[in-house]
Amino acid sequence: MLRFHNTLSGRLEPFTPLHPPRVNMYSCGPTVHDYAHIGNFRTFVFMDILQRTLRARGYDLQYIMNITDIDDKTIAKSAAAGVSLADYTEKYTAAFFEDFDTLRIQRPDVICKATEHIPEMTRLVQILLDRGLAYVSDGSVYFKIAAFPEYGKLSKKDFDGLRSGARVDVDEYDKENARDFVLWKGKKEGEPHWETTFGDGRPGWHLECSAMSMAYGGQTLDIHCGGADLVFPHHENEIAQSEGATGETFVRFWLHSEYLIVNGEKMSKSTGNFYTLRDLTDKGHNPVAIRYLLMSTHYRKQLNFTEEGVRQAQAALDRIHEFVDNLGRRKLPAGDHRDMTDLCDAAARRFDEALDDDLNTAAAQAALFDFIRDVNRRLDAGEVGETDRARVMAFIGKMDAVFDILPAADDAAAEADADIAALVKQREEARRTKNWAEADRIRDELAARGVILKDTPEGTVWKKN
RNA sequence: GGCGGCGUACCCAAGUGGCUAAGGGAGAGGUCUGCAAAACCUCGAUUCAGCGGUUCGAGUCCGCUCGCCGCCUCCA
Repeated sequence: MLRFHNTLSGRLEPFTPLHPPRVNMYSCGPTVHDYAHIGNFRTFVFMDILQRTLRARGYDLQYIMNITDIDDKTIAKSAAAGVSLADYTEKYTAAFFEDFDTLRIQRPDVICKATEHIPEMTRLVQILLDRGLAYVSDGSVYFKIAAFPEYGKLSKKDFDGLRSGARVDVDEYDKENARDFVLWKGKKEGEPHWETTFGDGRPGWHLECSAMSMAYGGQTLDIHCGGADLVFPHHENEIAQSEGATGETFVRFWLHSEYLIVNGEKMSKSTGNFYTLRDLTDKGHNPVAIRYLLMSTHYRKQLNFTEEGVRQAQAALDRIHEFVDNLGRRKLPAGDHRDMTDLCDAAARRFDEALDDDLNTAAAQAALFDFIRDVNRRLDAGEVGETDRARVMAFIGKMDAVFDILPAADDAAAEADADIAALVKQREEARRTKNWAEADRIRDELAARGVILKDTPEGTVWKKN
C-alpha cells in the first residue's frame, strides 16, 4: 500500500487516485533564467523517484511540468543580454533538460511553457473577476484574499490578524490588502505584454501553474509537488486561484521536498558554496553518484551536500556495480536453490515496501545492500545456480527501474579499449607461463594509465580508475 | 514573534512504543592470490544532544533545557 505525506493534512495518507489507474501529477518546474543548481536537482530527483514508483505500481501516470519562461528575472536578464526573451529562455530550457539526462531524470509527459498558455491564464483571471475574487487596480489584477476564507490552509498560516490590522507599505502597486497577490501585471514599457479585456499586461507567476495544471490534468489533480519553499506563498496562491475559480478541490496530495544545504549552510553565490550540476561534473564527480547521493536522504529531511558525500556515494555505487559485474561473469551450475528464490522474493518485497512508505529511499538502499551481501555469501558457498542468477537479475532490474544507477549498455562499450584488452591478454599469457616479471611490468604499465586489474578465477578483468 | 523540522557510531543515514538500534563510507581482522591489487566475508553504538515524566516496556509519546536549520519576501 503506497502512502505519502500530504502537506495539506500534515500526515501520512494511503495514496489513491481519483480515477484509477489514471494519476495526474503536476510539479513546479524551473524559471529558466540561469543554469539550475544542485538544490533544484534534489527536488527533481525526488520527483523522478516519485514518478518511477508510481509507474512501477502500475499507475497510468500523466506527469506535467511547467517552464516559467516569463517573469521579472527572465525579462531583465534577456534584456541585459540583448537577446529576445524567447531566445534567452530557450537556451536555459535546453540546458535544464540536458542536466535531466545527465542525472537520468525521466522527462515529464507534458512540458508546458507559460508563454504558450496565455489564453488559459486570461480565462482564469476573467472567471476570478466574475466571481468577485479578484479586482483591477491601477492596470493590474489582484486576487482578493479576504474573499477566500480558506487562504492559508496549506501553509497553516492565519491571516485574520493581518487582514484587518496593520497594512504593510505597498509602494509600487495599489492593493486592497498587503497579502493580496498579483494575477496579472499591468503593461510596462519595454516588457512583453498581451491584450485582454481587463487590461494589457503579462501573467503573474502563480497564475501559470493553476492554469496549466488544470488545462492538462483537470480541475482536481491527484498529486502536486515541489520544493518546500514553494508551500508559501506559491502553492497557497495556486489553491486560492484554482479553488476560487472552480469550487472544487484543486489538489488531493501535496508533496514537498526539503531543502538541500551545502556545507551546513544555505547555498548562495556570495558564500561560494553554490554549485550547478556542471560545476560538479567538471570537477570529475560522476553524475550517477550525485543522483545516488540525492536519494540517500529521505526527501522530507534536509540534505547537507558535500563533496565528501559524493565520494561516499560513489563508493557505495561501485559496490553495487561490482556485484552486478561479478555475478554476470561467474560460471554457475544449472538449476536453482529454494533458499535463493526466497531471498530474491524477500528483497523485492522489502525494496517495494520501503518505497511504498513515503518513498523511503534510504531504507530501499539498505534492502539492496543486505541482498547483495546475502547473495555474495551464497556465491562463495557455491549455492547459486543459473536459474538463481536470473532471479537475482530480475530483482536488480526492478530496482534499477526506480533507482536507475546501473551503467548504461553504451557506457560499457565506450570503455572497451582494444589496446588495453590486448595488454591484459599478454599479461595473462605471461602469467600462464609463470613469467612474473613480464606480468608485473604490464600490470605497472596499465596502472600508470589508470587501469586496475582484477585476477579472478574466471580470468583477469579490468576497469578504469 | 508565528508556523514547521532536525540533533542516532569517526563521516553519511534508516528507525512512525516491544525480538540482540538497518544500510553505506572509513577503519580493523580474515579468505582468495605467484606476489600484489581488486573483490568478498567478518567485526565495529549496553546506546540514540541533556534532564525529567508517561508506560509492564521509549531512540520512538509528553514537558523542559541546550544546539542547529527552514518558512513567514523572489527561491526547488
